[in-house]
Amino acid sequence: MAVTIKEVARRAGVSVATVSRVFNNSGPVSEETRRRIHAVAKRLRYTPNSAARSLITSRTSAVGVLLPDLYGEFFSEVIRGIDRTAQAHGYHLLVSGWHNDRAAIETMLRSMRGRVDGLIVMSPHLDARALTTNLPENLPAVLLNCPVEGDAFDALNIDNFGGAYEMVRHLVAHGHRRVALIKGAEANHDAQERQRGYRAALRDGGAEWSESLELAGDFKESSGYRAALEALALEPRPTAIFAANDSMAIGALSALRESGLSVPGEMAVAGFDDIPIARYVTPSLSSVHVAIDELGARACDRLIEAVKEKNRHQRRQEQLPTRLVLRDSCGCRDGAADRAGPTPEGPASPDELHAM
Amino acid sequence: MAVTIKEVARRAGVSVATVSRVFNNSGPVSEETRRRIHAVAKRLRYTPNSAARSLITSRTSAVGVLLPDLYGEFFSEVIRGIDRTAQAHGYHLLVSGWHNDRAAIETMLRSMRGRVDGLIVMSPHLDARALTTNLPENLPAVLLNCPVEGDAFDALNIDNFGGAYEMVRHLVAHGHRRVALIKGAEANHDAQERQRGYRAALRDGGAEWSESLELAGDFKESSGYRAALEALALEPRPTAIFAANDSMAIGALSALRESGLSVPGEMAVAGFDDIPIARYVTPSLSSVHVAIDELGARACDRLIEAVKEKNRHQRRQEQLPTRLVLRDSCGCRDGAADRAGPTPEGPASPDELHAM
DNA sequence: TCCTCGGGTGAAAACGTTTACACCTCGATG
DNA sequence: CATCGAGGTGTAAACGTTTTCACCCGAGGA
Repeated sequence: MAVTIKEVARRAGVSVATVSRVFNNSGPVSEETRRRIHAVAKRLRYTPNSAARSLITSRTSAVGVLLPDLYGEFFSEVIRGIDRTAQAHGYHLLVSGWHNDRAAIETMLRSMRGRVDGLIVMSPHLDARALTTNLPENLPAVLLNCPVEGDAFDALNIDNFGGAYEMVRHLVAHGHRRVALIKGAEANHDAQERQRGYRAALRDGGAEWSESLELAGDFKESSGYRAALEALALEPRPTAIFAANDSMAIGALSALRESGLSVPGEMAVAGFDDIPIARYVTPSLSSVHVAIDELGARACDRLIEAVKEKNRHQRRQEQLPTRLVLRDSCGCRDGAADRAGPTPEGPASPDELHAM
Repeated sequence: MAVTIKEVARRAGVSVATVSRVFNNSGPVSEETRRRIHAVAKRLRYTPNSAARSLITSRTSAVGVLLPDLYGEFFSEVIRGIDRTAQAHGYHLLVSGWHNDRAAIETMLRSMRGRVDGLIVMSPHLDARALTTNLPENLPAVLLNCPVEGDAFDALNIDNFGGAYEMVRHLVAHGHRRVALIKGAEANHDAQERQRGYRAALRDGGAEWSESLELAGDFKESSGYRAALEALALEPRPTAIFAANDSMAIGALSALRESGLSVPGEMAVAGFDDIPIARYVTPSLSSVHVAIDELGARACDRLIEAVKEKNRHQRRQEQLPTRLVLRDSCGCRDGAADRAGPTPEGPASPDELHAM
């Protein structure tokens, strides 16, 4: 058995109430007793039992994070951002991914009841309705990259539309009249918004559009590879490819290289997300930069605010802006700046070292 | 206030003990009452309060995961593996990264006391001593990629030595007499083991070794870029570069390309980890494959066993084998198989879709 | 002198469970 | 018929906190 507050109280010659007051510094305690209690607690290696604590206070100092999957750099960045601010506020992180269907999400949601003070949820499967019916009554929640209806929830989204629009406008402005799109996963909200931005940019730029220019994809490298081959078979052949994310763009680059096409000479390529590797592929990949960890950090900030303010908290939806990062693959720049090298731009790397 | 067990008991016309028995199916309950209780519980949306539960049972159904950082694909893969098996056993995941120094780790360790049933720890800073003095008495723990002394702890390690040895032996066998090493981060255990493997392979293969062939690196792309430039300046110039991880190898490829060197023609390159992107860079990267998610999964299995068996559990240390993956960058194969394409090999991708 | 006030403290209730123990009722066994 | 065992159930203690309330004591104001 671990040492309890009673034990500390006994040894310090005070009541448990006083010890409790010291540890939460609530209520007045004389400087003398405070010191004595601290000394005893340290000697005994006392740590308050968090279960007992959260039983009585009904707070857990933990936030739950529900993700559709834990695959790839995107998610590790999100979690990183969340963890950073959670830790700064003294909160723990209860992470869960890998729920393939709605039922699994609902189970998970319920099993988190009582374990967390709030929830950050990112899921393409999840609409607001599934949340309202499964959330323990008014548990604060922040939606990440979810299609959101009305203002029933706090929500944070990447400006998918704006980013895609900007990139495609850029391509069109540099003379590309036929720009193919490699679409993201079917039911995915981000994918849909990026497609919307693509179409709007073509229209506003006066470029050609046709159904056949929009190629199927699922956000993975292999689908980008396949789609690029399809693009090459189109008649007339497009002069640029905009992929809905970088992984697919990299798959596409790989296919183009094998087909002997020069990039950007015969085919311009651009992606979305600006993953770290983007600047190290050949040719370096133009992309739409998204501060993913920032997304996580803000979501967490928002959640903690909601937890602390509870009733006063005003729900709102917000969009995270994106930024165009032009490198070699779109052929629109001289290639002087932003070369891979000793001082890469992008989110600063942590000092901590790791093996990959 | 949420609905409690008392409420359920009252409405079902039984005592709380019976309800408890139903929910834990411990003890005998007639089929009739069982059904009635389930019905009432469902109608009331009752979920047991986990704080109260773990207060009395002193179990939490959660495992803690302490990582040096949450950066990059390596960690997302580890967590993925852990999460998969944790979920299969009904455990939650309390994740924490971003502790830069030993003091932070210790704080974090202590603050997890009472919140988790066991700990998975991966940290270059952490030696066994720091654990023993800060862990709540005999909380089960599994060490991941940590230097481990004696058999005081369960530990899981990648076969860094073996993987590096195999790759470098391969290079040497194909005629490379001068093979440069881009080292990993200074104090990192994986880095040291890979270096050891490199040296042993050179020695056993009868190839040349000198201090100057070992170039500084820190596992990040940018350091690989820098180190490759240094390698080019060596006299005589090496004909192959072995990087301690793929990120640095990719940085090196980028530097070589800019310097106008052909890979693998004038310089062979190989990495370690086999991250997904490795097969999509130009030229595709030969690497040492590590089933990272498997590493996480096994660690979690091991931990849960330790939690459940408690006293009977036998501590042991284990090494996860690696596998050579030869692609274009080392120039040792004809290039027919393992081309980037519609059916990439490597760990199967999940069905779940994501935006990056 | 009496009252008030506030800093410092303790006793005890409450939080929502699990579980040891006791009880009852049957049917079977002696 | 007495005894036993077992299935089914309830009572109440325990888990380790926080927090309300009350108490004590000394200083200051009337």
